[in-house]
Amino acid sequence: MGRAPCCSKVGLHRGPWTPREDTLLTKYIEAHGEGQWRSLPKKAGLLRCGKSCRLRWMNYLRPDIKRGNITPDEDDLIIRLHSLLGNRWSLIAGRLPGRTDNEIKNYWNTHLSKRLRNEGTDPNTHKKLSEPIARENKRRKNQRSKSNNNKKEMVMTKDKNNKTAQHVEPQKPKVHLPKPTRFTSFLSLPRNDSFTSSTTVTTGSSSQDLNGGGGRGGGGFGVNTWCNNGGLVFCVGDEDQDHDPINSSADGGDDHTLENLYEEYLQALLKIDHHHDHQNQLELESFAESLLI
DNA sequence: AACAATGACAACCGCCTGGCG
DNA sequence: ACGCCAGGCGGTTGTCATTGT
Repeated sequence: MGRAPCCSKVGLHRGPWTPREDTLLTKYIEAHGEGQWRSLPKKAGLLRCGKSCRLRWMNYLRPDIKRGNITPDEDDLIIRLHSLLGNRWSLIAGRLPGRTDNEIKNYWNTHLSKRLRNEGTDPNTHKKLSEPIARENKRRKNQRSKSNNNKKEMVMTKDKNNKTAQHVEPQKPKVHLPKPTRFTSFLSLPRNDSFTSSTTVTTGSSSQDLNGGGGRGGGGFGVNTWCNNGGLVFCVGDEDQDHDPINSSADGGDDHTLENLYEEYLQALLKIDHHHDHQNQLELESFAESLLI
């Protein structure tokens, strides 16, 4: 609709990547590093759009990518983070090392949103669905469960090119600090359906501004701000594990911290649901925002 | 065995933001 | 202040595999 494509598609290869293309891209990036995506295809001898190259590298070829086998713990974490952040896939991915936003987005759309619906929870709002809807979902689940039983038995990773499946040992995920990611205060983001607010709070600068750039997979934060909004206390953005609101805890590295934070969030949410109290609304916004930095 | 329906996920698309001249 | 460009993001589509009839 009126907008020119990011690059001329004439003569460019599209669709699934071939092993040869993967090799060319990997070799080029190993030799010259990431970046300059627009000119990269030409230099690397690829008949691909730069965007396509970037996507392929970011989502599949990077050496630190962990494919498939999303563990139940990761499931749980994704659901919780989604309830806090909405469809901010890159932020959610930032908490799951080796996972990409695309993978998590796909996993959410194909598995988790359905699962939540089947459990009677609205995947967008994370609130309980009304009974009839929940029942209807249950009914649908029963209809399909027979067909799905065999499918979900084995956790597999699939390589598009050789189509082989392999077992991967489940790993207990460690919750990491978010990778520095550009963002706009989601409180004013029009895209986020699951997390809306009538107020606009700006962060002033992105995480990249704070740490001097670096993009995905690197860099640190330059600020360590504590917010106290009358009851909820949040630590805002610091690479130091001691101040990581997800990882850190009073006794150091207790996994229950996330649960505590989540509980706090839910309580704030409930307060708002019941009273529409402005102060609580601000608390909730501050809390969610603290997770973004 | 053939076909349809569905699931899974890789890839694409358009929009947005920040940096820079 | 403005426009252009590169990079990044989230939504959507396309394609292939699997399952059901």
